[in-house]
Amino acid sequence: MAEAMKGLKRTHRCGELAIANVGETVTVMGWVQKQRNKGGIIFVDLRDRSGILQIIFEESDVKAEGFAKAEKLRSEFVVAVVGTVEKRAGAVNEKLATGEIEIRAKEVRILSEAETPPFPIEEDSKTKEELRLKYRYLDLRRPDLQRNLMLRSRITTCIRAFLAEEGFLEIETPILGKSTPEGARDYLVPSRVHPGTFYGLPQSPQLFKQLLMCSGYDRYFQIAKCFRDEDLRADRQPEFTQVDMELSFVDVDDVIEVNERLLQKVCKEAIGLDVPLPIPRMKWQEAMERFGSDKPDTRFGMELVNVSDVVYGCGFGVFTGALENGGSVQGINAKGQGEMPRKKIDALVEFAKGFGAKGLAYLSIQQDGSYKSSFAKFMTEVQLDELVKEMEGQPGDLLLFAADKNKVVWDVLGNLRLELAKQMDLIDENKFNFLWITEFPLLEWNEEAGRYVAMHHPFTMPMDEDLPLLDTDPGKVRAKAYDIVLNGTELGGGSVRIFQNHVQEKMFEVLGFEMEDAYERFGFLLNAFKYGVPPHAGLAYGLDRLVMLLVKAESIREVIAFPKVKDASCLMTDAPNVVDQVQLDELELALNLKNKDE
RNA sequence: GGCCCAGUGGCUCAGUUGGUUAGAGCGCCGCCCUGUCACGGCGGAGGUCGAGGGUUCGAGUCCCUUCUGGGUCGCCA
Repeated sequence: MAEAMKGLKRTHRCGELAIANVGETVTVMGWVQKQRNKGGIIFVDLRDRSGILQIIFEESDVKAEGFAKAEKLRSEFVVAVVGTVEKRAGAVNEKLATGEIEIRAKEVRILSEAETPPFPIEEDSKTKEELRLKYRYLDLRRPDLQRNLMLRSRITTCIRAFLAEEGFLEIETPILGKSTPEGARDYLVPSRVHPGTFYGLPQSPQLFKQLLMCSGYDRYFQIAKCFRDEDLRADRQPEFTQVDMELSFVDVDDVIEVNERLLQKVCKEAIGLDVPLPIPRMKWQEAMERFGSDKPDTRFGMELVNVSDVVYGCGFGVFTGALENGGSVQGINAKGQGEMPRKKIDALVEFAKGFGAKGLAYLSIQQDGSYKSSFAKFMTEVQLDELVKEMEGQPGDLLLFAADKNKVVWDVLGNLRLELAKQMDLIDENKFNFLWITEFPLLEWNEEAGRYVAMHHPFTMPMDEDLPLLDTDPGKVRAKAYDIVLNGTELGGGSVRIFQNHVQEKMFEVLGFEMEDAYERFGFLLNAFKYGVPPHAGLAYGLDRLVMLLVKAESIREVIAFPKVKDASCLMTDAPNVVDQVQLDELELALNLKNKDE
């Protein structure tokens, strides 16, 4: 039978007690982790979010009634214990933070009984995620998840304190907004008052924060929920949290400067990590050429080498063909992998094909200096020697080459580099390499659409010196855009925004927007610019990813209290779900389901 | 939408070339135990192998379909 808490007040959390409290009478409350009944003496490990504390029950202290209750205790019962803190008479438990002490119970109340949970509430759970998510409220009792969420809270608290100190205002923007179909799919919310119309949930507060700049709030931030109706990944959820900010009267360096100090403070406070400033910067072009990625993991080398010049005119059609089509031939050197069996190399070739490569050429350098290669017969001895020299190949190395359009070569080798680093165990997990990537291309050619699309978003400012290129060679225009990368993961990104309507209109023109259409969608922003707009810039972080990297979690789900699974449903609540016909009628919506039996 | 991996008692797993009553550890239940902390001792309950269909004398084991979860490509301005 559950008892009332009446008359009791918790004095400490379990983990807050220490040897200094010996002699005090305390009241602790929490969940029974474990009961060990030795007959005339009962030990109970009591757990709350601060840790575990041992309670000792003896009939001489808690009386027959209390001892009888202690005998009844099972895992996950919720109890209140009044007792005195004692130095342990028995052995100290080195594994427990509170291992030197215990509470000698004088009074115990069973506040709630519990059924046996469907899986053990323990650290490093081996239970299938499916089950853990179905019973997420139990999963969240586990110390690792509790630590993650407590750290997440500490991080947001730290961010708020820092930004407030720096003069930022926390302002909320609407969740119910206008659908902007460019880019990711929006979640739609039907309007009851305006049947047939829909709100779109925000993919980011982008336009609103720019309007706040127009309105003079000059430094804004928000810890904002954002939504994207796209497929999930280990680091992607349909709803996620951005730390979003925007600043007026600034340029690239100003945004980077304040954010470096923010990151430094968060890392120090969250995990005691010292981030030396300034954080290194790398231009997009350099990142692509050296690492094949706009979010390079710089914890290891194995950089790309462009060997186009070396193989120019050689007899290997795959190489020369790529060069004739305006592409390149590039390689990476997997040091010491020269002995890799053919089967494993074939697996790498398959891996490469997954990223659009038609194949992968390889050359392994034997210990005696001879070559084993998929393309040796097409090239002369001298050409091969030159290629190996260019790649700084030593006996025992494995050289891998991709030949295609630059974009494909970068993608293939960039990903191959990461895969090999994993296989070769090259990554030092204790390193935290922050890196700014700057000078992104403004536009990207989209084959399907047959037009340029914005790489970042259509409000990104071109670099001043590239402005004239908008008319002549839009693909070459660089943007005042920047990403912050940590260990090969994009943590956040932002840009200086266009604040002059003539530039914005030029941008829309290049993107192939009809001006009418642009005003239809973004008129409120363009109109706002007519009434006096400060130069402004901003940045947004993926908070979930930041926390995930700082706690070294494998998945974003480990730092989100109630995450969704791969198909964007919630195993605990069964959302999304069908609704009553009454609700549909009210919205004047009719379903038109295809391939459904119901 | 494509590809890959997994699905056996409450949990984690084992299950040989398809062959008699499907195993283990932990957990759970009962009894015992005054210093345990991966407590210990004795006893016990509990699964038809994700679902459906097929091959076979016989299927957890082979085939097909399907469901669930994970990873990944596409997608994510």
